[in-house]
Amino acid sequence: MKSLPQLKIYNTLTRKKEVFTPLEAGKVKMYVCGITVYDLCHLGHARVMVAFDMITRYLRTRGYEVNYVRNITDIDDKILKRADENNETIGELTERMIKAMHEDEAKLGVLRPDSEPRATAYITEIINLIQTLEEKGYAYAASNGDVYYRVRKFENYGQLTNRNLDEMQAGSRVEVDSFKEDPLDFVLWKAAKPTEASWPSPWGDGRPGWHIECSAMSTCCLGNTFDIHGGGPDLPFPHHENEIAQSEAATGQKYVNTWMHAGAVRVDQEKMSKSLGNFFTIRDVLEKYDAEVIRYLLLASHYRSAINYAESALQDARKNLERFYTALQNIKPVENADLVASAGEWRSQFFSAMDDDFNTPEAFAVLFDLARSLNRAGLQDDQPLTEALAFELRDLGGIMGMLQQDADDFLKGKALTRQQSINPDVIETLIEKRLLAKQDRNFAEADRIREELESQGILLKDTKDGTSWTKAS
RNA sequence: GGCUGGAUGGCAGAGUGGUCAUGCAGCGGAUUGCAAAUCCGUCAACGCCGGUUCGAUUCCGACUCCAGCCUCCA
Repeated sequence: MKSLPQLKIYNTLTRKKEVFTPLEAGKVKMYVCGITVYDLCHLGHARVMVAFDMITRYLRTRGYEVNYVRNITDIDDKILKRADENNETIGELTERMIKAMHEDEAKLGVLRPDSEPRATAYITEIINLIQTLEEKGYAYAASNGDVYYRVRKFENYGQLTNRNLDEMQAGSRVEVDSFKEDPLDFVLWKAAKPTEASWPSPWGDGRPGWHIECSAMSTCCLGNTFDIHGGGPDLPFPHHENEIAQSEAATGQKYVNTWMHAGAVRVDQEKMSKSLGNFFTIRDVLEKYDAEVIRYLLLASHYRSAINYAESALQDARKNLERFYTALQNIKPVENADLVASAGEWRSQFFSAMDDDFNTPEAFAVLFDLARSLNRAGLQDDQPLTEALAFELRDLGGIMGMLQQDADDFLKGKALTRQQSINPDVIETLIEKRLLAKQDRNFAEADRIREELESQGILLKDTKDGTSWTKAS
């Protein structure tokens, strides 16, 4: 890519879109908060995974060398509890869930991050970080064995989410823990009960608090200061606020330049979340819809806006994708940039949409426009242009991790036919029978066969090249 | 109560100080033995009240409503 306009990214810290300038020209260091692996991933997790996958892909397309780090929290209270309930070790539980997460991601077309550090592999670094904080007076060991962060000592506390410490305290619903110096202090190291998994430390056996692991892993993997830190909508407070406090207190340097947060997935206007119990796992949805339909649904709205999950939204997403794949069906894509360039300006429009804080809905609008031109070229029997536009459509779609399937497979609903009893061979046989009927001008019989298949969800299309079929939506 | 976002046509969803978002759905036409797909055309919107402006859906202020965070949550 040669000199493009500037890439702008919305920064939660400044609440503005800003021109993105990495610390080191051409390189992007990005850390995203991953998940706590005690259960299957739901669509809220999928949103974050897909959003930052799209962002990484686009940054790379734009020529940046991206180092994408996303952690795995494999030790925490909920993991202990769940492992105990399941009567398995925490290692067994977390391995199982990590494997499931990787399978789900792969289906959604999410590329693996460059590294996925696990909290339990960074205990030494975490302890070192806490020691540094203790030496600088930002951490203290309490009489119960826990180590806490002294929030009031960090002057800029609250910068990310605009919090005022005194007002927070006034409205605080947090129970006052008598071991803390101040109710706002949060735990860095948690003393273990005798039977709990634990690691030795200068403060006794225990485990890391939630926030400290991200400070340790991000700075270990990317340096004291890095370009982008991302996560879900529920993380700015307290998690990211606490990360800033820990990291900047320890290093004395700015922690992160650009903070990015994905929007929520809602169900009936309420946030999808584990605590509300209104979540759908990625697996639930994959039972009924192709993974790319989910990916499209997630990318058809801007990554920062809330989206409402509903059956009808998935159906709409599938219809929209069908339009793309219908345009691509039975066409061999052939690269021909000159021919494409002489016909339209889709590529530059696509890039300017994406340059504007990754505006995928607008990018899709460009692709729909491209699809229309492709269909038009087909009507005019302009084969070279048709093939070139098909290539362009797939190529631009690929930047978002979309439109890479075989069109015929998608339209025949390969992911749906699992539940269908009808066999493709049977369909082909009926199509042949119908062809013979048509040749005899026995249209009544031809229509009967069409209707028979239609009642089983199969749609026939007669074209000049013969009859093909798709799965009705 | 504090702090963030948001309110766009039947639905979803971008965007803009003054002619087009886009997709689905609808309507009319082309095409088709029929149908589907496709193409052409078409309908239709900017929560409410003020202000700035020649002109505001877009900027500013008030209001109403919705959501998120303030407690583990992506």
